[in-house]
Amino acid sequence: MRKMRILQAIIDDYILTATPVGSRVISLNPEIALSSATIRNVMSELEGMGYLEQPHTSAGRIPSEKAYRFYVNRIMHRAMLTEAEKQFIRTCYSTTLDKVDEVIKQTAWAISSMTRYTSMVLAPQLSAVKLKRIQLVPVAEEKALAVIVTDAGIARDAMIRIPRDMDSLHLEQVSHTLTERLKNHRLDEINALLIPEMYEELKEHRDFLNQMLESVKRSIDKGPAAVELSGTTNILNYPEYSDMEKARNFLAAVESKDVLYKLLTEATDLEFSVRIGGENETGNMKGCSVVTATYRVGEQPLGSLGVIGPIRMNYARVLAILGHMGKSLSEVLTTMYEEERK
Amino acid sequence: MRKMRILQAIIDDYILTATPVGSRVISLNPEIALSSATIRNVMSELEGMGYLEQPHTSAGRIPSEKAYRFYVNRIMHRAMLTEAEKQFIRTCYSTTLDKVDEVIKQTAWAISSMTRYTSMVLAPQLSAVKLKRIQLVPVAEEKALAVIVTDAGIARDAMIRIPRDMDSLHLEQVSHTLTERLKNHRLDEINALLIPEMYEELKEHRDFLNQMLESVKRSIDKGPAAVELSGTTNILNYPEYSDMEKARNFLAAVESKDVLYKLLTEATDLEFSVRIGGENETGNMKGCSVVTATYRVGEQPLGSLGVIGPIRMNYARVLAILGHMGKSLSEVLTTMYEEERK
DNA sequence: GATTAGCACTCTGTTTTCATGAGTGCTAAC
DNA sequence: GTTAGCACTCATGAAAACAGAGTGCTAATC
Repeated sequence: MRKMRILQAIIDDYILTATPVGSRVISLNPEIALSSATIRNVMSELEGMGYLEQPHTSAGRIPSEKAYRFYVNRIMHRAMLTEAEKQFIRTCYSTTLDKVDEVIKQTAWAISSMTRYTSMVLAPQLSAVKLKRIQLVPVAEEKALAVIVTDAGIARDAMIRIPRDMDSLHLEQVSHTLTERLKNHRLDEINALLIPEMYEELKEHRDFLNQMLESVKRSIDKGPAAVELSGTTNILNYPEYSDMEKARNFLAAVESKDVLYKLLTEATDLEFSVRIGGENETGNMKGCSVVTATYRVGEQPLGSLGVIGPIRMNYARVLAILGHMGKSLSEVLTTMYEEERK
Repeated sequence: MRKMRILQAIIDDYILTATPVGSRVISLNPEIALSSATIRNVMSELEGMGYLEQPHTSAGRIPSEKAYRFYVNRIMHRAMLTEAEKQFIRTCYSTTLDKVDEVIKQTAWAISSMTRYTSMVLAPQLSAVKLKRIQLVPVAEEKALAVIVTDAGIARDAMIRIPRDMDSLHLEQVSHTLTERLKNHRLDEINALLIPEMYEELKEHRDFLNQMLESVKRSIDKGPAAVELSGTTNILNYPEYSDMEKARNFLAAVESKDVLYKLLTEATDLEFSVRIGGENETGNMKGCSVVTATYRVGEQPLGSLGVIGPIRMNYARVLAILGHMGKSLSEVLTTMYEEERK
């Protein structure tokens, strides 16, 4: 259908140039091959249908948010990455990264440098992960190491203080009890389970049970601190943010990790999520678009990664990149955690 | 001396308003009580001496970098913090922060929100710290925990893989050998010491020695990754950066942690360092001023904290804040590390 | 001799005016 | 259904006019 192809041409051009596109440029497009007058008629119709807007009478047209939505849902075909880009991603993960945090950081960096937008990555959210085993190992006189093993590998190892009179046999026994009781429960249920049931039974150890709980809690709900951000200033390269006021607003919004955390956790049910301009309910993001994808560790979706950019974002390309990065990240993390699980 | 008082008044005003200051405003200052004409004469002299500059003939004067240098060295008197500000700092550290990284982050945040400039904090640099003890603790079938205890507390605990046939007695013995050999050496010497001497003696364990070395290495030279940054976008509130081009340059420079790392490590010999505009040799920082201070853990100076801002920075206030924060941070870290050392 | 009032002069930032040109909508011809 | 042609609109940029802040200098004053 012709209208659609013209709309696509307009969007493509606007994504590229950020200036209102007139009938002229479209008529020059060899794919279309119609005179500018015809284009003008079609444009007029498209405007009537709400897909185009005119900043003022004698300017070209710009796509409305509705147009982008239509574009994303119906017109756009998934872009492919070039071989060079795939190579780039591979080399990103080839340097030895031994901590999860580092992998996350690297991922954020890679996304922002490939897309030239602002990127964010949420570290694995362990609340839904199930506990497999708890082990307490004596280290020094009054110290022990609590190793908490989960479905997905080691969630956390923490140094805790123990009473002087507790020997390794005793520790072993406590480990056993805890494991039996908590096995196969989600980490975020542990708190609720422990308090009523076990405090009685193990009450003489209350002190370090508390320490352990504390430690588990911290490892599962790091909350907004689990968001890694990169390429914040990329946004300044886009003319829609050449206005200082807008730029500052954006940067301020992005500086608060709470907002980013919300953005990343809001849409984890789907593989991909695209929120265009006003579709964003969170934060001051009505002027931007947010695209996110989820990644997995093993089978479970444990986190997400995304991009914030101007509404005239190159959605096709961004989706391709996020898809690929998400897959790579899943692989890297899965093997990392498996490594630990041994 | 009158000239000096006038210079001070000019600087004070310029720091506040960022606009060239004319003879008028100074003459209205009750501390000075001279007519604008007189001020003009003095200003003319100060300009001749290189302390003032005129953007163009009919504008007021602005202080030169030489003037700021003079101001910092000779005129400025150390500001005092208000009771509210001290209180603020105290509450910053009152929420339980259990990891060093978190303390550093919190510190950076506090500095930037108090000064309204961009702040940076260098995490403790452990290369100069001396090793006290190495202990290997068996955890699982093929895993052990390496605890590396130093002068200043625990530097690092790392999970390493061990051969299946290594029992706890054997581990104990290796721990002992390592400790004896490496005790009281700086962490950054360990590499050099281990390789020639011990590889022979302990060659059957080469595999996990390597892992341990790797781990130690990573904990001491995190390098630029050890820099925590905060309040990057504060700079946008200052009119000298209302020019998009400059703002972008600044943000780009600050985004590379290498530059910040250099800035923070360049001047760790002194308690405080103030580098004004062109005095900065590093990065693209000739348009800014950088003020840093050092902090200690126990007795040793292990890191530094600082602020980047416009040249017309409120040096007195910044120095007061950095001084106070540095002291508080030293205390917090010292007790944290002591806690661990037990 | 230091200070000050007065005044002409300089230079910037702002507002006004005007011309240019890109782009449109409409009509009439193809 | 498509296109050429034309009158109309409006943003953008340059040039011109203006107001105001600040200076340097001179001459009067303390």
